[in-house]
Amino acid sequence: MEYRPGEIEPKWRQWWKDNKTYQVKNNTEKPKYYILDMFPYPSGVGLHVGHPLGYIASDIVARYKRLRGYNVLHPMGYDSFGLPAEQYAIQTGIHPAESTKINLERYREQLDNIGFSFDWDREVRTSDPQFYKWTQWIFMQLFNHYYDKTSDKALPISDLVKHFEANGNAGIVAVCEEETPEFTGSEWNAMTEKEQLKMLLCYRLTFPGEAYANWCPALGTVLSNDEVKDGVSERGGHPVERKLMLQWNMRITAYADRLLEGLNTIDWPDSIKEQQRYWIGKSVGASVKFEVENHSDKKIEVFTTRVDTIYGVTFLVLAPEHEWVGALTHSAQRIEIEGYIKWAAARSEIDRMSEVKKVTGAFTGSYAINPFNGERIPIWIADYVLAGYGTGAVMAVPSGDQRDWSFANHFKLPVVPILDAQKNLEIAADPTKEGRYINSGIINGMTYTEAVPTLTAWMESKKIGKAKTQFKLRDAIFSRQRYWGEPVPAYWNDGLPYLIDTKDLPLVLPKVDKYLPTESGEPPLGRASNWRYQPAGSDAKFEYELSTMPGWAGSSWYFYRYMDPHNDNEFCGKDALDYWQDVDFYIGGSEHATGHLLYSRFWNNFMFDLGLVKNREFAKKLVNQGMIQGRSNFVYRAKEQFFEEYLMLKVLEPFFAEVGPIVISESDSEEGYNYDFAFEANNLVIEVTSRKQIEKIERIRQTATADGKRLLLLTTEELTASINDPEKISEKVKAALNSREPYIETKDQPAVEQLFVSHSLLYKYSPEAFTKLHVDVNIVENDVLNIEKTQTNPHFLNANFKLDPNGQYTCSFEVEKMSKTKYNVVNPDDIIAQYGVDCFRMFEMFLGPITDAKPWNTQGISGVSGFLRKFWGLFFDSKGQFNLSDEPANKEELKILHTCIKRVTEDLERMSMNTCVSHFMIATNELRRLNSNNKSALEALVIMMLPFAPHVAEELWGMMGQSGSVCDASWPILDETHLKKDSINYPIQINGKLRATLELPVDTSASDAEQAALALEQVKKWLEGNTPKKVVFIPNRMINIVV
RNA sequence: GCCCGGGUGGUGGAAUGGUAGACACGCAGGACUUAAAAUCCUGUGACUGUAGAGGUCGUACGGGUUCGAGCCCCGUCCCGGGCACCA
Repeated sequence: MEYRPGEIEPKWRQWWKDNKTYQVKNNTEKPKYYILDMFPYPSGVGLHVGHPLGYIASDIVARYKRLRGYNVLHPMGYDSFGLPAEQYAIQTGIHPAESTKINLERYREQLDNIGFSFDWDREVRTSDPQFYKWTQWIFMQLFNHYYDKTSDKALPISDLVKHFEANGNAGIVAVCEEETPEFTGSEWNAMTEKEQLKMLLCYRLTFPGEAYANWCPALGTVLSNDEVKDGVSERGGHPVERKLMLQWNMRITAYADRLLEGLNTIDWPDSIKEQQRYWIGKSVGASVKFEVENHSDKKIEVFTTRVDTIYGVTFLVLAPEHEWVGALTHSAQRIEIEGYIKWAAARSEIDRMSEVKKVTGAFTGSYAINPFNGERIPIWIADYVLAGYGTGAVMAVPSGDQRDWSFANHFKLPVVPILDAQKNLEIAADPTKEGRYINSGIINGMTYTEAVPTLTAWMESKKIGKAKTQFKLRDAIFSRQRYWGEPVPAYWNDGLPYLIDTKDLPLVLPKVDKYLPTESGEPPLGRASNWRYQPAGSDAKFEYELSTMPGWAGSSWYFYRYMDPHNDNEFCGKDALDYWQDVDFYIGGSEHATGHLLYSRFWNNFMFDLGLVKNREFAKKLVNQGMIQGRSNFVYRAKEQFFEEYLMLKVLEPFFAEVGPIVISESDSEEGYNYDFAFEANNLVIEVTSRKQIEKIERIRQTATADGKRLLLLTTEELTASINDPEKISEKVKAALNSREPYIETKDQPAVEQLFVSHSLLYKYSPEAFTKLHVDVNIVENDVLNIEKTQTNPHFLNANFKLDPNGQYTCSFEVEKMSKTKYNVVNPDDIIAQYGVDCFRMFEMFLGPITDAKPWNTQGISGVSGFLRKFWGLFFDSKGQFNLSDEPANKEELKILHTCIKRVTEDLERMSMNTCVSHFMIATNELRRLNSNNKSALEALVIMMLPFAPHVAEELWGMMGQSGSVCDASWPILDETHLKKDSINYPIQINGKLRATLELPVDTSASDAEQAALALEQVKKWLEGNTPKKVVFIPNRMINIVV
């Protein structure tokens, strides 16, 4: 019987569904194992081959652990709130819940096709009110708690109030706003209720506050740092600016130390831990206060990690945004300072990044006094000092810090050496801590380790400074001016926020007429009618908070919901939590290093403080699966033959007829000559990444328009605007078509050398041009373009043509991230249809180590496909009849089997799936060679194959007469005795180089082995009659003779 | 610039400090076939060679430790990912 995956695979999926094979119970005597995938955001494009990589790996581990006797929790769900659905809603008016549901069903269908062992009864969706009810509930807990530094945990606000009533805020060490004033118990009691509530906001773990935010005017929302890339929004590429706004914040900084320490307790990749450590950015140092001449009310506080350099301070630098800049500016300097501030504010993030080396700044005219030596030092402003870090002011030590040195050098400020070991200060700063201090008052002659405590003690006694630890980590902004997110369960009364009653959870997203900000600039929820809260026992209604929660809210705790997904009374029941505890193994992409993976740890720590969860860390072990990259194929051509025009026209041709206007946007990033293609609305958008392209485009345009066709060029800004307002674009198109004078931007630039056009795109839209192209292709070296294959599926082409000296067409490829706009996305459905799911699963694993990034390449899939057929063939005789021998397995069979058991087991434990596949191949090839059809051996192999190829395993299991699912079988037990060899083939090395091999019985003694080795002809030849200096003998391994 | 990974045949990749290149793809030759596909067998790091013997070289490059290094240490180059003036 032939192996027909197309028949057996759907059959078993249905069987699993009917028999609830993957249903997981919370109450069992078995040990638990919780293996979790990062849940996907269900985007409109569906799964590509990169998605399942991690899911397949986790599914293999889940199935393996189950065979090992664990009760395995392996759930899946959806991170279903998010910006793309909202953008789609803005464009189409379709409710995000609707489009999300459609996407989600597509995902589910694709996931089902891959044969995962998910318990779908436990599915969660963050946008489901029954889920976000608990996201809101956790938010309320954060609001109702503060962070107590003494016990180092979160405590109820009510405890804090009691303390305030008795003692004010003296004697309480809590994490709070920097400017929180001190007050006594009676002062507290004398405050109005409103004043008290306002004061409490300084302590709550989530609170509304003014903060600089990444405001994106085009999207009408605030973005998190990870959503901003190079000064533009990650999605859409819209400009982003820094803006002071009233936002909900999460006091994640309270947990900075614990988040840092916790990293030492978890088995996560070092790169992730490093990124988190850097992000938290703990630096230990001191803060020092500098008095300002003629401003007795102002003391400039600076933070430094090198307090030992205090005598080398020759000026202070404030951030241009520092609040005292205005007051400290002398009238003579006012024009210059104001000019500088204006200039600095106008600098975009990109400017700042690209001009790091440029020294800029301005002198305020004021002077500060160095508290250690009383010296008068000028106060400058410069934008290398960041307003958001530390105090927004630094003490500049040009001899020890390169930035300070450059600044001093540029503005001719003095450089004072402070250590005798400092060298070449006329060329650069020397940050050394070696040597002994000079010019340094009380620490003269001391070393670094002596100086620091001396200085700290001195300044603490004089109350001019103190030891301080500073974190880079900022409080996390939690508000989004968007529709498609969790509503914040709070309302406003007289400028103060109040929580709604727990009984009123979930606070369900209201309907709105449009998913855009209101006319007055309020978030979309401002459009909802009667979006007001009536507290119990109140006649009045109050306006709800209008912002929604960010994407990371739901994902910060979802792993607990899987444990008890249908619980209406708790986010997760106590019994379920007691049993499942935490995630044993978490698999997902490393791109979440400082986002999801940090916020989740923060929430988890908080929930741990409240006794809501069992462990400080939510995931014991984390593995990052590598990205599967796409392969984009390109066609090149030398410039002088005007190939580009030909190609472009061929590509564009169909569109002139079909879609009307063609939009070409221009962005002047770096070099590179890509035309990127994408569809926006109904237009073909060609993004030109170099100004040099404009001329080319213009020539094409002229050719095109001569034929009565139209082409329109737009700048990036216009394109951006068009996405938000489709009306605008059509106006522009109309105008351009009427005038027949499209907007063109040109520059005197040399013509491009070559041009890349996506290969597959060309095929897709102009098969004719594609065919033409390959007729005279000159094929070089081994990689041959298989035109047959290519024509059936342009994605699978394997072209690697070298540039031909005769100017022939040449092809090449680049490996890049899979993305829709690059036309290099490979959908798993096609492969599954051709080879079957089991083959797809095994092939993805066979591609290489799970953690490596690798380009998707179907070369080699035939090897896995062939292996599965061979494996299947082991169960059938030459007549095609299912035929197994019931004899006990012989020695050779046992050796093959147990070698396989040993290797696969070991490799599974270390997540080396690719080598597991090759072990199966070896076992299969060897059994075939023996013509073995031993039932007991094959039964064990079927069990081991289950995690990798579940359908074929179930089918063969059934054919072997077993009832029930092979999922409930037990992993074969390794018996090392079958691996024992009688003899060892020793490598004989001379001076570490292999010269011969020698077969010797196992456990041959050192002297016998030595004797036998020295007797070999090959060895004698190398010895040339000399006695060896030394013989190294490693039992059962090797012999090395040193001559 | 800083921090983390990595660099092995034509390709994807194997290799607790112990016979480098497992397994697979590709390629070449052969069997079967009217033919093709499929399948099976053999070969396949480079150079050299008396050619199924033997030898030399070989894991980015230069050093080192070791009886022995792809693996450990020092330096250099290149590629991938992350961060952005953090005082």
